[in-house]
Amino acid sequence: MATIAYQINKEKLEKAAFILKTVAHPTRLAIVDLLSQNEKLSVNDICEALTCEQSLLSHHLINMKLKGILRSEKDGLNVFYSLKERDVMKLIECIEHCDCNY
Amino acid sequence: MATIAYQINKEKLEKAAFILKTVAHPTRLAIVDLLSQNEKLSVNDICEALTCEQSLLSHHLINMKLKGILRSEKDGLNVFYSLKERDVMKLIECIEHCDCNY
DNA sequence: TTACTATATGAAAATATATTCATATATTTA
DNA sequence: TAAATATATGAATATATTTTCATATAGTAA
Repeated sequence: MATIAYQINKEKLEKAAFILKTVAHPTRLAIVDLLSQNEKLSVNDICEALTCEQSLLSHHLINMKLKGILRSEKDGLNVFYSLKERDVMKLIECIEHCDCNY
Repeated sequence: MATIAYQINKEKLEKAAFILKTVAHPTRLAIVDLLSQNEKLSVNDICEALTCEQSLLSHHLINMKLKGILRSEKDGLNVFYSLKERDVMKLIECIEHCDCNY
């Protein structure tokens, strides 16, 4: 049996898995979704929209920012988050058209 | 402050996160990638192509099959896996065009 | 039937991720 | 300056995922 050439490079795959992982969580996916419909939102806006505990949400947001998916800007007491990487939305679209078991 | 309407339904998001999670792993992503280039491959083919331990690979494959991403068919001693859900490949494309930090 | 090969299984251990909670920081307003 | 509000931080805990290892199963060939 011929050896299968393994083409895509490891680095790329790891990057991809990394980004996918960041987004592969219902709350974080919901955040992406919300921000795809709203230019920017404060932590509190998101908190209310998703009924997610403040501190937990903060952890998620900071994590996503760290990973390059969101950006944030401070305005007075509020911090507004927005999608830095709008392409991430496409993931949701892909998935929606997908017809897996689940 | 107006409440943000939260549109996409929870169920859909959970499904999406679920599928993303399945694929959000370098080895599993590599499997999808391999199978997008080869109609079907035996466990052993994949094992060699990815230099992944047999039992670990088996766990991954069965997991992906369970989640509706792969299918398998037995032929003698071999089990051949193939992509059941070809749309999953699009995820990789999305990610490749994405320009995040990582 | 024995030996061999390919794959699967299951439990244990290792590792990673998510959640909670108490508290800190920064900004605004009274 | 004191109180109130919005957000962040960090450590502890809970939970989930991945990996390993030893072994089982099933098919093939001698």
